Amino acid sequence: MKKNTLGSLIWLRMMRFTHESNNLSNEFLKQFDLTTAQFDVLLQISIFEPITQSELAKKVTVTQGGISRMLTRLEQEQLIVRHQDWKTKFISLTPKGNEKLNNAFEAQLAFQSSFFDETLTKEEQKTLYKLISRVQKNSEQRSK
Amino acid sequence: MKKNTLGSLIWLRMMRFTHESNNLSNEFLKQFDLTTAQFDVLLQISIFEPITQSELAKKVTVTQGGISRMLTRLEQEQLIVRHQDWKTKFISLTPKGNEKLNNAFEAQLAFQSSFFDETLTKEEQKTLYKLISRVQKNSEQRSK
DNA sequence: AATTATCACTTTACTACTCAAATGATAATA
DNA sequence: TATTATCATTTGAGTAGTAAAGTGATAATT
Repeated sequence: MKKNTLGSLIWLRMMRFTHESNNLSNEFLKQFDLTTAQFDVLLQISIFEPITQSELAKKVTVTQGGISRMLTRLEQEQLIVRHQDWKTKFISLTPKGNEKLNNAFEAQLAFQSSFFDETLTKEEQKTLYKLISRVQKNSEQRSK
Repeated sequence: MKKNTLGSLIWLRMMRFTHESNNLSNEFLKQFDLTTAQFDVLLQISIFEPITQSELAKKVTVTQGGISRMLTRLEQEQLIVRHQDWKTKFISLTPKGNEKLNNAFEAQLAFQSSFFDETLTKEEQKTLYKLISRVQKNSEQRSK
């Protein structure tokens, strides 16, 4: 019989949770005709616009190639614009993109929160946030 | 300016962490010629063998179609066997699969643990495990 | 002025997943 | 015995990601 470490048990739970909740979120966002990844991208753009593609790619942990395709799709649906300045493309939301994000925003945040609100007290959520933040910052460093 | 909820901040950190650490893990496991998903599948088989495909699919949160393809690849590399009994296929590790898993097991668990060992005390890890377990069990219920 | 370098972005080839329709082995029914 | 039903698994079509090679606009060098 193999012996687990505490860390490996945490890792497994987190992987399962993010996988499951990501699937549920994709299902939930269908009413807005968005995927979880698209929502994430639109939100980051709304916070940091105008933002370059490579900066955006880093924020949403996707490769350059990946963000290029995603933005092509979002541009086709007229949710964003790319304004080229020298060799850099600056991304902004269109009014249509802004409206779509605003429509989905509250519902999606309530949806995300529900996973924690249903199981943890406010104090426990604060603790969880502190711990996971430390862990995530470390893995972000290691990714470079 | 949009207002975040505590839950949405936790959600984002978790998504980022699992994405980043999954990428790092795939890189790490190249030395064993495995992906993170394959390691997970082999480990579940070793614990529950003989196990049917549909049970295995549930354990690793992948669809029936997905597990079918994964197992086809693992079978081609002779790491697993599928023994058909009536309409069900029971999956087991081959000696080769067992050996590959044993080779990778300790290293991979140490790798997974390192994300937490580098940032959290043992006590903090226990707390994190308790909290995330409650959250994950809830999302597992909701997935059904 | 022509060539070369730089660098953000795009594209190609590949992998791996999803959903849903098809397959195939057996059981139940007519 | 032929037909139909059942149900785990497979397959086809589509989507989304990766790594790495290609593109194109500008800057630097000769």
